[in-house]
Amino acid sequence: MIIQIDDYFIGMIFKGNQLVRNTIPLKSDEIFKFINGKVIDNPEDEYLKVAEIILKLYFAEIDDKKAREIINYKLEVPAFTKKVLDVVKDVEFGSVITYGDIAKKLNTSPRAVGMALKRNPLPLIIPCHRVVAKNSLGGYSYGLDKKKFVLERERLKKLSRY
DNA sequence: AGATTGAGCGGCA
DNA sequence: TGCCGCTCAATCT
Repeated sequence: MIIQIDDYFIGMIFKGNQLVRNTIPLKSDEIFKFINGKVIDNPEDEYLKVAEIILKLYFAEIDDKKAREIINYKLEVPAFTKKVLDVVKDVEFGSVITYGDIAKKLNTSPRAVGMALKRNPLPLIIPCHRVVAKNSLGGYSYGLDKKKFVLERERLKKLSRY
């Protein structure tokens, strides 16, 4: 399903009441490149609430750890991918880790880590945008501009806490 | 079952 | 700086 909030569209797939996949908030001309479904006019509160949290994550208005406590989600991925994403969950709001760091920790290669992140079904909720390359931003399925946007907002938010 | 493909990295000139 | 070789899970063919 796709839910619209203001001029952002958030794609979500639920199995029962559990979120198994989502997109980051996108404008109308972008969303259908990533998910096919129809925009729900009057979404049930349960679904709307999840979409609102994803929107807040995008604008760095909520901590992802808090979001994971609230959202009823299920991570359906292969074993290796799960190991990578479990490491990513521990990356603090406002900081970053490199592909190489994760690879070293799991005794694998940075390329393999990138592959796993590329298929993160729960972007923002599992903060794969905080994984960068050693000497650059690395990549991001939804476009590097989006990754840059979220990271910059998280960085500023963290600074303003002092 | 084998080949190809990356959201990477380190070394060497 | 720029290129080359290594890497390895996932995705083709």
